[in-house]
Amino acid sequence: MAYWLFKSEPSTWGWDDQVSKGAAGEEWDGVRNYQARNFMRAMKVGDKGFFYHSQKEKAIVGLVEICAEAHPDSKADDPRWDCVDIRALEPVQHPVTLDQIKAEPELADMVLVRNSRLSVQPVTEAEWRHICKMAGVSAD
DNA sequence: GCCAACGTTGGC
DNA sequence: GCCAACGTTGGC
Repeated sequence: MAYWLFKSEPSTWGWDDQVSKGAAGEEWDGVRNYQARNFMRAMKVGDKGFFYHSQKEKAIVGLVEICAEAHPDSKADDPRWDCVDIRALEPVQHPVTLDQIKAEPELADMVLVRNSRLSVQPVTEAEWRHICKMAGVSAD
């Protein structure tokens, strides 16, 4: 299984919006960046991800799961843009802030730290487990 | 609100 | 195919 991180501005699409879509999930639409799109194309149903709030909050707030593999973004007028569907699994016990992540030597190489602008990112299993521990949620 | 980093676009 | 100009993102 692979692990990922999805970043969103809560004012546009936040954790509560994601939760409101329930088990059916929702398209992660609006990505117009090749790197991010290519990561989504590599995702499999059942892969898990962190849901990160950018801007003011800057924290991982929940766990999500891929529930549909890459397909054309229904909101794009250009066929080159694909997206996956994700659904909320559970909120984290303790949000893990960007500051906390930066303070962990084991997490210094995270894409979130190295390239903060990329909105869809891969997460290694070691990073996943480390952050789950900090967040007070099961990594499995 | 500013600015650095980065990606994309379009003229040559 | 290069590169300058521009737009966007997100941390500060």
